[in-house]
Amino acid sequence: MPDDAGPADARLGDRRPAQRRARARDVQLRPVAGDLRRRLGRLVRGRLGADDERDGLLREGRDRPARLREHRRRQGRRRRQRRRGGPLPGRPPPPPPRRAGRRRHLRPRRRDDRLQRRARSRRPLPARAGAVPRLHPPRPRPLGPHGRRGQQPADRPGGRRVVPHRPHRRALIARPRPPRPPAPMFDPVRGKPDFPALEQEVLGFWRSGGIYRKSLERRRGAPRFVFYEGPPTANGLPHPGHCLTRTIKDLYPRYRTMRGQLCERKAGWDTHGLPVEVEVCKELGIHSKAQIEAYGVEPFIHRCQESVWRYMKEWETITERIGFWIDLSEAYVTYRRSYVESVWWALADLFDRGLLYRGHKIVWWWAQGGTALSSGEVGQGYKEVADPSVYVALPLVDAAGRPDGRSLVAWTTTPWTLPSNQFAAVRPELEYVVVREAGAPDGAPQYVVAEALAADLAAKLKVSFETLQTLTGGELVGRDYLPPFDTFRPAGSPPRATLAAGGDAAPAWRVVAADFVTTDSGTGVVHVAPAFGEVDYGVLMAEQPRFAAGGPALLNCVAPDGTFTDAFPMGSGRFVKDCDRDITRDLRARGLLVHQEQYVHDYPFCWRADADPLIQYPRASWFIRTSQFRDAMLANNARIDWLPEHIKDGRFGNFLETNVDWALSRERYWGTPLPIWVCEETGRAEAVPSYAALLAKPGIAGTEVFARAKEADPSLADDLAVHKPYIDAVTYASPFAAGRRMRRVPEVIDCWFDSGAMPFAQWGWPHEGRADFAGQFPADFISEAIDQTRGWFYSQLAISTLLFGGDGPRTLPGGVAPPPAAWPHPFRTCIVLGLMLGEDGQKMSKSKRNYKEPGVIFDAYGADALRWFFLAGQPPWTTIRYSERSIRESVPEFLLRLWNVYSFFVIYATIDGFDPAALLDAPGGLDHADLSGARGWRPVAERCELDRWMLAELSATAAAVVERMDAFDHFAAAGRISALVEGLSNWFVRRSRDRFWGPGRADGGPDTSPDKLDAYWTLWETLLGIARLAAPFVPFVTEAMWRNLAARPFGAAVAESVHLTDYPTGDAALLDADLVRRMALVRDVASLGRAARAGAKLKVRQPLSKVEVILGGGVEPADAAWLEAHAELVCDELNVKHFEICREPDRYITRSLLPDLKKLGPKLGKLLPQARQALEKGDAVALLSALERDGRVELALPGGTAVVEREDVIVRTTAREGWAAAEGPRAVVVIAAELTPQLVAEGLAREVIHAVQTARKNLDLEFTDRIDLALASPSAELRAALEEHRGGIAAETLAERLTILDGSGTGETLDVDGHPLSIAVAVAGGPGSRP
RNA sequence: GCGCGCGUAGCUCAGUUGGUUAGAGCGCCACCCUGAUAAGGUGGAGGUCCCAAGUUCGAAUCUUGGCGCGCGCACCA
Repeated sequence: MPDDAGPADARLGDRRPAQRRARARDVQLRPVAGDLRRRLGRLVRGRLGADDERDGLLREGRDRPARLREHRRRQGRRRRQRRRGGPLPGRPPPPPPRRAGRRRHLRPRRRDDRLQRRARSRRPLPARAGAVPRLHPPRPRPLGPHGRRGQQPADRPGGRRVVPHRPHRRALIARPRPPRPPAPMFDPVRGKPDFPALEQEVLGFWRSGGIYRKSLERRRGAPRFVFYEGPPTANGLPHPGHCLTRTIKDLYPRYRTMRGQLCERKAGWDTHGLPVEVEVCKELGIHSKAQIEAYGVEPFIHRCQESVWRYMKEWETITERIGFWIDLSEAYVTYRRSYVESVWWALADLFDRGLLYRGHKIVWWWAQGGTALSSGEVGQGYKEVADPSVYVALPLVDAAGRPDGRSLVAWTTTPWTLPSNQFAAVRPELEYVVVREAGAPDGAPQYVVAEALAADLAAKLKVSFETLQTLTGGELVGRDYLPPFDTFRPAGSPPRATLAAGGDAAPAWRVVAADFVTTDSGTGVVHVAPAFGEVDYGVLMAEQPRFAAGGPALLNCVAPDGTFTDAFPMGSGRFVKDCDRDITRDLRARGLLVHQEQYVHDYPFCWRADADPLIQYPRASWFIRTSQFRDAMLANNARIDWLPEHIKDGRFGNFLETNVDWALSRERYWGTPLPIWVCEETGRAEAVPSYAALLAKPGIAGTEVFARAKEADPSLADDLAVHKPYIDAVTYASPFAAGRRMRRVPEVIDCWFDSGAMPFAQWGWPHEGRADFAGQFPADFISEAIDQTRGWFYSQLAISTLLFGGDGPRTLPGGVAPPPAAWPHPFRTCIVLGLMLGEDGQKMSKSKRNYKEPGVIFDAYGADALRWFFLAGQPPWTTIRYSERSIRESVPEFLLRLWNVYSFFVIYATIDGFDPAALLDAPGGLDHADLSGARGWRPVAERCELDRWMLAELSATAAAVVERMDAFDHFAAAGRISALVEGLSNWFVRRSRDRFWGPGRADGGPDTSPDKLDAYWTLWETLLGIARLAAPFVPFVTEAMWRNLAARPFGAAVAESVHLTDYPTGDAALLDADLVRRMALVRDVASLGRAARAGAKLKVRQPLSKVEVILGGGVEPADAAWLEAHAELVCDELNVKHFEICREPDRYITRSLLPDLKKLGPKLGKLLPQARQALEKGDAVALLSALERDGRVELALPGGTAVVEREDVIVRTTAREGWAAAEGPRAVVVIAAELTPQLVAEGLAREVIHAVQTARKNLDLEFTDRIDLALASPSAELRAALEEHRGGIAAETLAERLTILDGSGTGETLDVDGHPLSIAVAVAGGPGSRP
């Protein structure tokens, strides 16, 4: 996809860390440098040298230092009172035991402090320590007088310090009161967020404020974005997979709503089906249908209906908790009467159009239980068993029915199906042979088998065959044979039947052609018993239409209970599998058994009764002629936007290609009843489209059954009137036979039909809800996991195609207009989610306990964390490994980073009095243009570069995010948002620290610093922009930010919720591709510089004299000039004194020419390797100058002449050996590694400062505590360095007194770059603090 | 067995139409910062791109065949 944010490498998100690009060169330091290096000192950033502004800052007369001094004095006084004899300067540091003891003392004391403050604050302690911004209502919190410790903002309930020292310190500073009252304009934000608690507050706000409803109201009349909720089965607890789908399903509607569309979200529940019945059976402790009927269908159905709602509360909880905005109060429910009637209408329409018919289906049948099993159930019951494997002779007969001495040999592992044999199948194009045991007498049996398998058979028989004849399968087709048993064969001459095409043929025991015959195993001749195999049944279905009359009927001598009927006397009344032995024995006796052995394979057993083998068995079933609509469904599919794309032609397309008629009916109890009534006399049927239509039938009877039940139990749901058993009782007068009744067929339907009818049935259409349906069909967007391919995705597409595609519905009651048939429908875009695996990479399973309950994640990390993990962690269609660790680890990268910036802003804005509401009277939508009316607001063009850059990045990101989100690519969009936050945190805030800390206020008053105010406006605007951009992804934290940053200061003048704002699309006026690219360059250079330092083992604390950069050819001159103008920035980042663009790069680098393979490849072809070598080996400088002069050079190569133009080559610069350098694709950065004694001294001083600061920290000093500092070292060099930088050290460490002693000292000795140093720190002014 | 998808760093995953030095996050190691601090930042190490053959000037990328994993459909006479 095109990216308008500039070249890839200039983009914010593409800042590849230099470690990949940079190859730090080893530096050979000169002897003196090497010597120095060992004793390196470290120093602060170069600009903080002896004469720099930091020193200046501490001089009298400036605003901030003065306040600081005052503050420190007070602090010190208080400390002195509190402390009784700290460690003394010049004295030995306290011995370890005492120190440890003191530390132990310090921490508890802090807790005591907190408790006391809490007590003083007299505010109740909430159950959860939740110092989070309040969300509703925004009430100003009174703040006590300044300087009173107990009234600090830090004393939030919960006891954690919320605002660090600065506010307190500032409160102590003597300065004029700010013009505005001191109430904070923003609620304090704690550094360590408690996301779960925050989310609970947000949820409360959404609930009480009716925010979801308001978000819809706001878009009333706007173009719709239609979303369909694929109904989850409430019959079971929600698990992490549902959290994923609910996250995605929330994301896009939220996004589209912010973008200006109306997206109503109607929830739904799938309530019918076998799982519900199984659940109820479990409760009742029963299994079989017979047991259900014994229990009573009526009470059973009642239990099913109740069972559906058992987990509803959990579902609603998790739906709300994860932030899925959907209307649960008006959810559609598939068992509701209006829903059922919609389904009835669809079925009646199909029936009236001849698309619903009765046939047989071969199912996996549990004979003992008398029920069919779903494929899922079958899959659970496979066991490896040894079955008999028999090779049976089927004697071929001539036209007169006489055996001709040759026999087909067929193989089967289910001998019990042989009595129902109906055909023998061969593959027409296969070679078959007629064989006989070699050397056998003339009368010996002759077998017909596939040539490829003849040897196998011979081996089994332990004989060798001689081939008598070779023929194709095609020549065998049409031949008649004798079935292995006479079960269905009448005595006398073989039966014939008339073919539709003329002539006649045997309706059974005939060789047929079939392409499922393979030579993988067996004999190449397949025994076909249509009653006991789906493929076999297909043969029968193919044969039947060929006959005009008297065609083949289904032969079946097995009863539904799995026993042979009397049609097969040998096994009559016995379970079929128990008869295998007798059947085999009989075959052998009659000379038909060619061979017998054991065959080990997997065979399904009943998962509930694992001793019961399943058998395939034909059951009467109702079908929908979907296969007639195969092409229409494919055409519809072709128009759907599938994500990932391969679903369209892959899994889903393939499934449509091999479409077979939809077996609709189920011989169960809890489902939508099939609305077909059959005449008891004629067997003619009609379909009923609604309950009203049924009641209008002449001679209606039986409705009183439900009425009586309702009378007996008024709480009975009216919806049950259209369910079994009540609906079965309703009969009416047959229009086909006078005096006869119409009775409903007993079946219910596949619950997938329910879900697939959802686009119209959720509205009760066409009986009602016509406007709703007209406005919300088709869906713009749906999303479910890949396991719905043959489920909801198919059921929707099939039903919609059959009803609304092609010629459309014939009859719509009441003149209802059918929806337009233009494809795609019923959904335009479908995101197919990957499967979710548990912690161990295995399928999630409750029994394995390999996943954490969603609630655990919510309580520990929050819903935003889970959402962000799902949305930003990987493309949605990949398999997701759901683990607590991954979720936890995804938090710091984005949520925490964003939170830190947010909290940074609030802390400093509070200190500096930045209050947007005080400066801006008409906030409007708080878009960039709306801010221009604010006092002290400067147009971006007048602000500093960093602000311009930040706002340019914000706009570019917004534009890119919108572009990605409109393409349903939230993964990429999330990446952009994450990169923006990275840039905000690691560049804008970091580079702006001094601006926020600098003198002046940001309250618009007389003390206001314009630059500081700019920084606040920029950061505030950026944070609000990010809150809006990220709102659909992480709706909670963004809401908290909006509430605090916008709604709190502005109150009702702005949107109360971030979800009631418009989504940012980027402000073209703010885009600045040049600046974005250049800032990326400077960050690159800084990064390379650090890599060069690291390569030379020169830490950043060691100041260096110079850094030079050699820019690559791809860098535009204007960019180079810009970079040069930013020398100070680079120096600051890299702690060097000077930065320049190298004037004589050849000192540091070598140039080489690389062919641009992408351009040269197609041009040169086979010459390329030679040209490449010539370019790389040749004199790069000469070649380059020739290229630049002439625009082209001709290379004479062994294979011919290659013309190379300037654009065909890339100049690569490589750092020469011996320099501290790092090279990236756009620049080489060289560090001056030589160290002067001055630099080393500076570095040493900095190192000592660091050591002292560490000591301060170890002593738990307030950072404002002044100290007495004693440093002792036997090293003259170190002492000299310390003396030289005495002022800097004292200033940095807040040392009132600094003593530098010769000798080893008596305390702990540190090693400062090879110099021993002992440090003694004591709080200044304490007892005995004088040395 | 058939179909679909997937095998890239210790882990989880990106990698656009084949192109020069294959990337990210986490983890690890080192460093920096110490006024976002129970935080934060930077750098580094780490890869036979599952294997093999082929196409091509050039393959992580395309083709074929293996091997392994996941899912779906069948379970095979």
